[in-house]
Amino acid sequence: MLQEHAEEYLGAIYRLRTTPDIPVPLAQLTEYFGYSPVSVHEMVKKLSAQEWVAYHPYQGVTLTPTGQKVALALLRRHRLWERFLTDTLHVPWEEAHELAGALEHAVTEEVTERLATFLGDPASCPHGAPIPPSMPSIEERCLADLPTGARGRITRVSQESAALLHELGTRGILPGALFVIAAQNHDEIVIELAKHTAHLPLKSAQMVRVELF
Amino acid sequence: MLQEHAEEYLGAIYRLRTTPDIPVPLAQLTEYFGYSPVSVHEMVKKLSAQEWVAYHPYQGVTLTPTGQKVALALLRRHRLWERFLTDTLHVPWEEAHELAGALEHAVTEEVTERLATFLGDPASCPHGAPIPPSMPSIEERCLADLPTGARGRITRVSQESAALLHELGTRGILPGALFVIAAQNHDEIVIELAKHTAHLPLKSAQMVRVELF
DNA sequence: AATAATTATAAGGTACACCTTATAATTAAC
DNA sequence: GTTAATTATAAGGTGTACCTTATAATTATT
Repeated sequence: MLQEHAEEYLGAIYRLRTTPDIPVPLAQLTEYFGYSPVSVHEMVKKLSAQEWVAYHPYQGVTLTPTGQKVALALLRRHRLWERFLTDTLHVPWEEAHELAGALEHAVTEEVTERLATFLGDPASCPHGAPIPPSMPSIEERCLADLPTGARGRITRVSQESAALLHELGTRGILPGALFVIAAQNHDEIVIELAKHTAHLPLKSAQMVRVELF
Repeated sequence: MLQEHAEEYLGAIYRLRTTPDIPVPLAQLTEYFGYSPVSVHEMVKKLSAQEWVAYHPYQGVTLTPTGQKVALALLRRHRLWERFLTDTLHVPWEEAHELAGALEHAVTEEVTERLATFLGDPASCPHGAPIPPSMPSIEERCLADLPTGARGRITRVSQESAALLHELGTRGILPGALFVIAAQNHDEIVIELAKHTAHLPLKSAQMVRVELF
């Protein structure tokens, strides 16, 4: 997808900017990446089309709120991996930055948060840079982790075992379905759907991703 | 590069084969990946050109020794990450496989070995599949056997006597350290490290493995 | 041996992120 | 205000890994 490279750009813009509202000139991005001005300009147009950056000709780019969120999430992943590499694996800290650059694209938000918990929610990376806080993404959450009363829409099922899909299907839990969490305990979750109420084992609910409203 | 996708193919061939010398039909790869027969054929030709597989028309592909090594290294990374995800981050084991699929391409051999050590050198993945042992890369050389001027990085110490580790540690000879061979004679080797120069008995140097640049 | 099914290969196409060269538009400097 | 420098954009090209359609070669079945 567009995602990985786009994220790198957003991260770079975030790092390069001094004040949120002062545009970062494309020349700085050109230098940062070592790409040609034309390539940078092309990419900026794509980012702009996605509304991740605002492009001000002859001035530069600023991050939109969405773009900033993506950049912060990337920085968070990067710096958590740096901590993991140095603290847990004892990788020399000079190497951690580069190695984290590869890992930061290889994990989901969920794994990132688990990693943060494992590391004890560190506040900064080995080089001292602050780790941005986790942002309960407007995006995807896990059905199993929602409080009673939460409402949203099923987005996807993270694993495609036939048995699981059948279990979910018979209960009407399909991508697109609207829901409200009616109740939950340690092994079951009760959710209200458009036309009925369904009981679902927590284990199955862990495979279901939702978008909250 | 070619690397990432190529590795996936080699890994798939390794998984799909029953006996090392019986070729895996391309049709099986087509089904495994869900790609078109033409795409698979194209990729197989590339792998064959690299001598990672031997292609037997109308029969299938077998792994060359090199190809098998790449496949085993990939499997090792994959299964170590699965263990990390389930054991350390408590990711549900159904999700571990898919997530490990992304992480396995994001780490170097060195980080992989550090991860293995951290995990306690597990023998199998959460699903019970055996984790292939680490294979000393062809690149790995012995610090004692290098000519003057050779430069590289310390990878590991092949014997873990406390005295040896202490001797090396005080001289800054630790995994990850970059070095240049400054001089050597029949009983001593002089190596330049990042910030200083160290003299090391040849006998100790024989226990140190390095990766050349 | 003839036909059916598989497998191989050729030809042409898509998307992505990069590239270079060249020209046009704008801003900055004198 | 004219020139110089920067920035934008157009046009065309690269490599990788995928795609479809269509035809050729081989193997399997009857």
